Amino acid sequence: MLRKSTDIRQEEIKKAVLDIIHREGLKNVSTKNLAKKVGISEGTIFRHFQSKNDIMMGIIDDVSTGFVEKLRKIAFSEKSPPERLFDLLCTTVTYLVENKGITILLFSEASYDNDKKMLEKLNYIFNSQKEFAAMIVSDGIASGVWDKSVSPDDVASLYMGIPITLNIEMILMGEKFRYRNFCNRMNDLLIKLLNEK
Amino acid sequence: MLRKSTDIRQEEIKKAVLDIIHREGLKNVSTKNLAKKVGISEGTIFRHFQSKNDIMMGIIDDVSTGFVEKLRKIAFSEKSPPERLFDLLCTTVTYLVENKGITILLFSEASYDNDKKMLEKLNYIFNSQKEFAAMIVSDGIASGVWDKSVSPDDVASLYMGIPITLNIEMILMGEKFRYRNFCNRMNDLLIKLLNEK
DNA sequence: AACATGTGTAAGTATTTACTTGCAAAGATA
DNA sequence: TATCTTTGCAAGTAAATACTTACACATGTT
Repeated sequence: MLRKSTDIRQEEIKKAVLDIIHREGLKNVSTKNLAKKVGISEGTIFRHFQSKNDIMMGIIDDVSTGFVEKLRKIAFSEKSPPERLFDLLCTTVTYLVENKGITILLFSEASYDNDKKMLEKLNYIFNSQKEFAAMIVSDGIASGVWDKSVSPDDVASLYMGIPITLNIEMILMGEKFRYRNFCNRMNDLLIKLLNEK
Repeated sequence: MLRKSTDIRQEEIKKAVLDIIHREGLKNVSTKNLAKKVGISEGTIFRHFQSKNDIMMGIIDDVSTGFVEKLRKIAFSEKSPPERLFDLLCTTVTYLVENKGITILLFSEASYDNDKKMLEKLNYIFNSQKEFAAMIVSDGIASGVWDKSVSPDDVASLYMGIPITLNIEMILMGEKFRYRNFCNRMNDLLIKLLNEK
């Protein structure tokens, strides 16, 4: 009987959730399957989490504190707007590719239930990214490097499509999807769009 | 005891699925809830469909034969590439706004289960749109109206982000999302990107 | 009228789900 | 050593799920 602290078990359980989502689909994230993957009994899960929903919330909170804060630092860094936009995009793409389960979770959880708390958290994650992009574009226009006739909000909408499309392609195509230079290629398009004619 | 033909009941049931998804979330699409919404008994559902999965498949097939074929006509029409691109985008946006349940279904179903048949159908719907966009861009470049230095495939990837972002925003923001001129604004960005410097 | 067929329901089924309970024992603290 | 807290498990629970069965009756055809 191997005993581990709640902190460690919580991490193991959250990791198992993402693993199951990525390999077997969200449908198979049951407490029974989860326990099997971690190598503990089903009851033990409820020793470390109050409910299954709490596990999901925990994962989403991890995204907020980890991923979103990382992007925030990039958005507010001292680099030039083009550099910041590139960093923002590539960091996002890398994160999504390396955390495939999370992307599906964020996606589906929003539409699976109509849970208000969950939607708020997801909204925060989504809108933070969008605001970061809009801010960088605004800065670029203000500093004179980019065309002032484009709307930062519209570009931010278009920008958000990039990571989301990546998500969908990863879900649909699985391993076949080619990530190589994906962020570079998309960044080139954005830059062309932002430059003056 | 009101009796209706299988054809009609199937439509009613499929419509109820989308309605439930939009209002209560995918989680609440149970055969029990479905029967209640349609106003029939649970058993009657299985008189008209072999399984719940068949209902979902039916809806997705409807999207393929209806929506995708409509887009195909636009993509292969005699209009100019800029007109075709605009039509493609706006038709898609309109469809998504008017069929909110479908967008969530397409999204989540892909990640909910790992059903191969389902993934193939979703892949078809996704890739058709992407190919239509890539083709129109190619035509535009070939005919000299657009910059030949951009990659049609990359633009198609970026293009696909537009309807998908719209999806997400509709899920997250609900009624608050402003669709007004959304396709025009996005189209303007694409055109700016495609024009020569 | 007789019959076949199509549409309906009520009341089941087995299975799965998230979660609980009672108790054992490991590890820390005294 | 004795005690307390934490972590574990086996065996439950009630509720929900997709789906079935047996039978009723409406409708169209002969």
